Amino acid sequence: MTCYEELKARGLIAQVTNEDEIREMINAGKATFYIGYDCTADSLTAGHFVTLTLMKRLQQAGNKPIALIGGGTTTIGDPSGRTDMRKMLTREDIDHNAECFKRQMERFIEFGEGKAKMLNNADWLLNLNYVELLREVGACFSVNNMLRAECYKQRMEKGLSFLEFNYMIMQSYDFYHLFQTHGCNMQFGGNDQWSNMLGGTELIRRKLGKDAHCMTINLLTDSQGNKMGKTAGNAVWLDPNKTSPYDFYQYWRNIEDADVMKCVRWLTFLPLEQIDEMDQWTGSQLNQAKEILAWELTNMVHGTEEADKAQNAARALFMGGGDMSDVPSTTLNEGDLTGGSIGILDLMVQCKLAPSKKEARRLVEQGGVTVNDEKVSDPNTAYTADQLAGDGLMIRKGKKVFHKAAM
RNA sequence: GGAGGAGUUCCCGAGUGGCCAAAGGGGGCAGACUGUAAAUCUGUUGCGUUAGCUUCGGUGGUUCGAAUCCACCCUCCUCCA
Repeated sequence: MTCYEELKARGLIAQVTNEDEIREMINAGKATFYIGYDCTADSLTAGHFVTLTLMKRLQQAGNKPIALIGGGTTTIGDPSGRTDMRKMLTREDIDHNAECFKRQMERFIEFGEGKAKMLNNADWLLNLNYVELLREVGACFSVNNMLRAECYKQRMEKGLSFLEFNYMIMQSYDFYHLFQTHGCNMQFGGNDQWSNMLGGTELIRRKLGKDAHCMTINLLTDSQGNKMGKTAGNAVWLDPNKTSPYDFYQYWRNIEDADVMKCVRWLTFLPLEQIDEMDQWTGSQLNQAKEILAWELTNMVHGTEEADKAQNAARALFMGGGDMSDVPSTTLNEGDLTGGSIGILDLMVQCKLAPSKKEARRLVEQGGVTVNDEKVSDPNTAYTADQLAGDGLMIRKGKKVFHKAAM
């Protein structure tokens, strides 16, 4: 199966500028493509995952990826999919974030001579001269057309600053710049980027009279239509310090039935035949599919060792027995104890199982806390240093949040 | 530049002097049921063991008492230029 057919079979492709040409180009490994990443945080998230896998798939087919870090565009902020203006980040924040992205991507895609490149648009955008830019590319954009773009339409109600309005121009300029300097003939991105991306092809056509292409991929949404990769409004990060490999694994392990196979198809590199077979699974059998999904993704992001650990911990906790050594844990020290012991409420806050003592109290009172398999109902329960020694205590919050506390 | 309007807790949104830590909904968390799923039902949802403390864009003020009244400031929206 060719690369393009595979992308299609996995259901990844949303829109393309010219299907025939794109198919031919990427199947022949002749595309030099870029995907842009806004660096608004210091880690990539599960939401970026689809584009990372896409880059990998295309690279495997011989195409040359350019991962573009939006050091320059991030100073502006993309209004797409936003109803409010993004917080303005400082130059230092952005540089730091770009650095973090780079490290994470390097685990994923092969960079180097003749392989993938990583560029930062700060390198050309920040030195632009306003008047020159206006003369050079400003004439190529029709404000009338821009305002018709979906991403701006939504903002007409709430207000759109001139700063954000220019985002499309910057992104288009990126494509134009990369086309000329790196022979980049294609851009990929999330479907919400479609209008921004078309701006680039339009600019290249007008300025250079040449064709460039873009293709968007579907956004990863769950069966309710919500963007995936978030828990309680918090992103699922790829940085192990922000989202532990165990939590990352659990995120995918706990996915809804309706979404498992879609995720397997989109995100893993399992052969399509195997996926088609898994598609037949129903009911509780889907739990197996969830395990596979969780392991595969954790493996890709954090490596086999961490994936195995997470899986072992999960199995030990939820299926009984097994090795508890990989369960998430917190190590306390003398200073955490008061008078030789620590109360359950403080303990839970220490282990980050509750954001405040009040919340911890509530959990205990509602019967949501279990320590060493015994339900804790008294918020005054305290544990001594002896009890914390050795294997320590196994605290369970709710049904599926486990945490070990030891000294 | 002018005239109006708005800013409330995670989000939406009610609240126009004390009964307000603030209705209602969403979301979250927990309990029951299950398959570490969904749906459903129940409880809970600022911090603190209690006393109490901090919160309604910001800063001051009026008052025994302010989310609510006054002054100034900031931000956003709508209409006019």
